[in-house]
Amino acid sequence: MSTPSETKILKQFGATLRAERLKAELSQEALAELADLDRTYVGGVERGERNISVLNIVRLAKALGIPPGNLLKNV
Amino acid sequence: MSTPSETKILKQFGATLRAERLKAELSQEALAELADLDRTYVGGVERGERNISVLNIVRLAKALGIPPGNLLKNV
DNA sequence: GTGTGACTTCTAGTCCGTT
DNA sequence: GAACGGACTAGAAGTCACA
Repeated sequence: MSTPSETKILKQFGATLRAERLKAELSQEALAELADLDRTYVGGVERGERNISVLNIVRLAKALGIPPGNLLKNV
Repeated sequence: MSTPSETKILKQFGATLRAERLKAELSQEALAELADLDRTYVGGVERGERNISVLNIVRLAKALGIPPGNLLKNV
């Protein structure tokens, strides 16, 4: 949760999430609301500062209309 | 983390993990060691009792030699 | 070799705000 | 709109003894 390799994984996940969110033309705020999560939390995840859990990965994926596995594409 | 639909997701994830572990012909114990996790923790995830985080998903996937996204295939 | 309950520590996740 | 901070609560992480 703080080793360099873990940081890399979280950053990569966050980058993928951000890319998908932008592709869907949503603001962090809008995505957060769709996924029923806090806006500051979504921001933290995109910045690679949070170790998100499966249930929330699925929530975000559903809100984005993509398969959850896609968010792990580049990790 | 306790609604029926969430339970379903966790159980499905656990089932996929178990299937991949068996395909790799590993015991929970062996997989746990490869992933540097506790044996009882892995068991709990397979039974759908734990809402695992990304980092641990990646650890398990690496230990299994599969892309992390595969574990979310059926959720 | 696996399931289960119980437990502690640490962080996920929320809510308030400011830059 | 997004980054960032503080303070807080729910829950994940991690381990153990026993069946």
